[in-house]
Amino acid sequence: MTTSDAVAGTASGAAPGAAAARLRVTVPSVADRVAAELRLQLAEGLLLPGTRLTESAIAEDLGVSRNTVREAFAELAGERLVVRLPNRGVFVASLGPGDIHDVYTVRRAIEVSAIRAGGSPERVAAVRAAVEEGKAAAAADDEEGLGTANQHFHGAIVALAGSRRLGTIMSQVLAEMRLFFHKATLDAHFYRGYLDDNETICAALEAGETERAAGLLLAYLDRSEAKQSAVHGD
Amino acid sequence: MTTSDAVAGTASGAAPGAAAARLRVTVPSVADRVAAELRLQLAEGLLLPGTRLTESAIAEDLGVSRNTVREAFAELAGERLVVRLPNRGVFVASLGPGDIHDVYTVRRAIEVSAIRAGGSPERVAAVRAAVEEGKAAAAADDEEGLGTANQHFHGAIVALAGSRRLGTIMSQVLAEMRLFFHKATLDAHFYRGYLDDNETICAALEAGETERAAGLLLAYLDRSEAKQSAVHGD
DNA sequence: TTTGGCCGATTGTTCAACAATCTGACGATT
DNA sequence: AATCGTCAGATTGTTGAACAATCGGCCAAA
Repeated sequence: MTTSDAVAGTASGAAPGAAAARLRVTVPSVADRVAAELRLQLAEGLLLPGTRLTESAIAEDLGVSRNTVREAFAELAGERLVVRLPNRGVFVASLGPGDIHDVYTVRRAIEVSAIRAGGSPERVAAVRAAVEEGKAAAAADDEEGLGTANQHFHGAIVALAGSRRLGTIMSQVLAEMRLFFHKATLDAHFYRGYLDDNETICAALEAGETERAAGLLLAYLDRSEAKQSAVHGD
Repeated sequence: MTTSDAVAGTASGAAPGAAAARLRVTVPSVADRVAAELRLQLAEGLLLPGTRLTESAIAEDLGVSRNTVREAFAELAGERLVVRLPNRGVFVASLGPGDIHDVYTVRRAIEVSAIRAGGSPERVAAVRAAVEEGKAAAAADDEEGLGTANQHFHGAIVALAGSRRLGTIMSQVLAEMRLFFHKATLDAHFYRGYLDDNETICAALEAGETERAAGLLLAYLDRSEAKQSAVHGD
């Protein structure tokens, strides 16, 4: 039997690919949960860039098999959160100066394109909600909340396009950025300056001036990149 | 030992993530080769959407372990080429009408943004080369070559931005589209109409009129999406 | 026709083992 | 003292087998 003649009867029936995405009553796999746990530790800064992740250590630590950990690694490697060095192990991804520009190039492409789409009123409302969330966090001097609010804002921007794929790409990019933002977050007022930008962009969006909003967002991203590049040695 | 205290000495040294991307003298893993083989069969249309891929069958077929096949599946699932249904198996991804629009939304975001970057003369030359490749294929009545030339064209467009991440995203999207293009490719003149578009866009690009090129490309993508939606039942 | 339960097949996960490879240290040579 | 091999230890890459969990279909019963 060759690989190619394992044709299933489902080929002509209901497409399994699309169906699975809608109804999800399934329990996430163990490998998925391991990946989720690592993602969490990555986001919280418990695992710093460059840190080596030993299969056996994590396997024992989480009480799962080494093979399962390995599968979780494959998942995370696909999201660029982790880098596999053959025969050497997996390491928490570390972004160089070039990567910063690269990440912002992706963000410019996705976010600007999404904001041009305009979006339905309820999606614009989600953007507004993220802006208010940021203001509230600022009032409470919650730096952590300020950071997540900012990410919610940009997530809402991308959601304007209503594209599932664009959304997951953005999620991955944001996860990548969280990886080395812990250095920058030490500066207590890092996100403060972005509050006004977000407000202005949101206002333009609500006024229906999508093209102006796009321009503002683009300028914002350029400034943000410059700031990040300055913080990181380069 | 907790997961988080496995701090390696490499954290302060040369970043392993960036270093590995540059020097690649390593031999691809067996799992990677399995994934590559499957990717190939997917691209050639040997494995049609909806087809079920049985672990044991492929393992025996390629002479590798089931666990290795499983790892390859994880890789392909990350690229959306394959869908995992828990406890049911993995299936070749099948795109519904909604997915077509979604894919084109991603393409619009990425390609238009990339073409706006303008790009260095040599990168523009690569676009020109793809256009000529298409013309040559058309002259030889090579439908297959016409299709790949078209993909080279759009790959070259994205390459204008010079972003590694944007490039891989585009590669994945193109791979996804190849998955269900075999239906469309049956129409012998499917790509023919795109030749002129590519030429026009390339000319605008060479003339330095990036904004006009962007507009042309956008219109092209809209038309292409409409065509694809029409071909597929909707 | 519908419901319910059983059976075979496939996946999910673990475990143990071995080969291949890397790292670091030790010692020999120049 | 510095460079170079060699070697042992550790970790990854891969395999094969095993078992539980789950799914799909078949058949019987209501």
